[in-house]
Amino acid sequence: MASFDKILSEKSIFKDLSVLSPHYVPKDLPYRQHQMHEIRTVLTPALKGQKPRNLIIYGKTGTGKTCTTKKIMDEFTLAAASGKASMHYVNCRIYNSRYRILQRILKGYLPELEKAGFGLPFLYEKLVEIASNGEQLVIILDEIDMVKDLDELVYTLTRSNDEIKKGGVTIVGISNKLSFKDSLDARSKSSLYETEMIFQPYTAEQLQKILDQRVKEGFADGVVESGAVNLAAAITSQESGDARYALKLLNKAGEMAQQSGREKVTDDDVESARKSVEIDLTVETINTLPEMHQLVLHAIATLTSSGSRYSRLEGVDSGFLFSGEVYEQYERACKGAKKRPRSSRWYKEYLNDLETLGMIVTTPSGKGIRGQTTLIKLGPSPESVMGVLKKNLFGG
DNA sequence: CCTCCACAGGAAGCGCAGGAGT
DNA sequence: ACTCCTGCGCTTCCTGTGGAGG
Repeated sequence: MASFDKILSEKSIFKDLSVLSPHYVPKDLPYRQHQMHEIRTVLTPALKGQKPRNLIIYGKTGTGKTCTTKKIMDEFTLAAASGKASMHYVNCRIYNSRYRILQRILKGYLPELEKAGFGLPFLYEKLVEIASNGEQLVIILDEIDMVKDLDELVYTLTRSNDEIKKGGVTIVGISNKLSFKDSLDARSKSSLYETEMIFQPYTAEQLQKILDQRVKEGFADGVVESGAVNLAAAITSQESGDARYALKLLNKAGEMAQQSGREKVTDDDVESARKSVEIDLTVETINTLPEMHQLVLHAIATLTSSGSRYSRLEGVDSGFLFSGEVYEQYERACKGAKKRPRSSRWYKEYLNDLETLGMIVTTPSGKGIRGQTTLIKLGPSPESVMGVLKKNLFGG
């Protein structure tokens, strides 16, 4: 175990890695004080035994929605310690139906609910019973757009307020999709949207301040050059404003500097961290891709390296492939992997999925091409994609 | 102008697994 | 524990469409 000793004795660039993790909740959240105040204002009635208005919070990933509400929840729980109010956090990605969400909330009150077998009406009665003791329940539904029967859930929860005399049930919904509002029916929309809040993405300057703070806590003193922080903030704000991405960049840059035995984290490290994070991301998405998607991607990568059958056509960017030829190659790839190819109709859906995941770019064929088809281009380099795919599909 | 090409993408329906309700 | 229902992944069938070609 001499090697561990060696690693342990090395001077570390990091002071506290957990500070760089996406789940870390800092002591104070910069640039979210205003939002915190607003949420507090909305929820204060609950502490006085009155029912607050429902609230919905929007914002892209990494804008601090979850972090902010978690901080509020800490404050709330502290303030409500003696009173009759409680806050319940539910991650709807995991608890994604009316039944599961109710079960999850009531588990805190009735341990026997651990095992299933209770009907929905029973759970509902229990909820009403608890609230009727005069308790104000505030339910935070994180990633609320993941709930399958959201209309029913909203109806059930708001409806319960009619039957409760003293207490109340309040919904705080968190979503990163603006569009999910449209998928609600009019009744649940109006009850859910009593109050609406939007978290804007962080600007470059804000990200810089946030990173500065984390660097101070997470890295050893003075190892991160200010140019590196600036670059990480600039790259991130240009791409998404996602604070988590910025943190990942810095984390990776630190690892790279440490691995090559340097004592400073420079902007060069951030630059190579970005490339590495990008590759990680494509490898990760490919690995989580279902087999058929991978086979389609394999076909695209194969043709990208060998050249399109139509590449000699005039006025066509040679980097693009025809939907039809890709389908034929896909059928061949399936044969190679001893799988039955799916119909071309479904293959088109695969293409859509791959595009939303950013693995390919497609354009409708315009002038210069007979018929109407889709032109396909691979996002990452074919080599980087091929390596993972070969291992996944034909390797073992 | 008509026809053909090379598809796009909606509608209906099918078998299955797993979850809800009893 | 059992049945019924729903959602998912998929196929089949079909109509629509923009430009090339004659």
